[in-house]
Amino acid sequence: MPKVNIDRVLHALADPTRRAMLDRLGAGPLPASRLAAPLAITLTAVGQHLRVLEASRLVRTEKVGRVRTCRIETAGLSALEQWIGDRRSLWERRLDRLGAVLAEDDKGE
Amino acid sequence: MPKVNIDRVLHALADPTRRAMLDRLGAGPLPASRLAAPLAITLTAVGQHLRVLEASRLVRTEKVGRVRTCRIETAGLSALEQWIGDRRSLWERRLDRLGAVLAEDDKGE
DNA sequence: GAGATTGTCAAGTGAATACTTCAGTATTCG
DNA sequence: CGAATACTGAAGTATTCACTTGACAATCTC
Repeated sequence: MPKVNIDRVLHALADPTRRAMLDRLGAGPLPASRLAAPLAITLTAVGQHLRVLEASRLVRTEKVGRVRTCRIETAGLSALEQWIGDRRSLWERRLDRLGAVLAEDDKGE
Repeated sequence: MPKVNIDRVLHALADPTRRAMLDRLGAGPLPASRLAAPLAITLTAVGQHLRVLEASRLVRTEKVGRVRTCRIETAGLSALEQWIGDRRSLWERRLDRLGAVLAEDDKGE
């Protein structure tokens, strides 16, 4: 599987319209046109958003005949989850050490 | 604790310079000037990034005398983690149901 | 107090971004 | 076939965004 670029994922998720599209797809796959319908937006714009979402592996899309069906892909969010996890564990380890030092200080008091 | 806005968090994290600042702070608190030093960027720009990071509760900052000390705050990332978790569980529940339906089809075959 | 350090404010610039419209191209349907 | 549907591409626009410069303010150090 091709690697996921964290920069792309975060940039993709930073836009509220794209997040709305994701949430909509969360209920199940949809053709691009139906994805566009409730958003006050042209189909062209949706197509542009879709390219961004696909590049970040947050959605997968497949064209059959004249209709492009869009569905959630988990790779993007998983990559983000891991990115967060990496940082969180690092920081918490540091805070733990800090806590230990403070406790040691107390003992020495 | 004041609520964290997911839109702000994602927007803040979407910028590579801000992520670099975060990673740098992961090793421990720093004054703004030292945060600016290794980045090819003015102190003014760092100040602007800091406001964004603070608004999204990814860092906390405190000014003592003439130096502003910056440190990681966990609230922002936690909010994001929860946002992801919400979606993930929703989608997976849907995929589970889909799996069940397919299994049922197999049985009926 | 003089001079250096550290940060802040206001205003400006260039690039990126989310849109649009208009003009196509395939595909399905009567 | 011809008309409607579903999308795609190119080009333009308006806003946002990261960043800069330059002037100022507060604090520390000698």
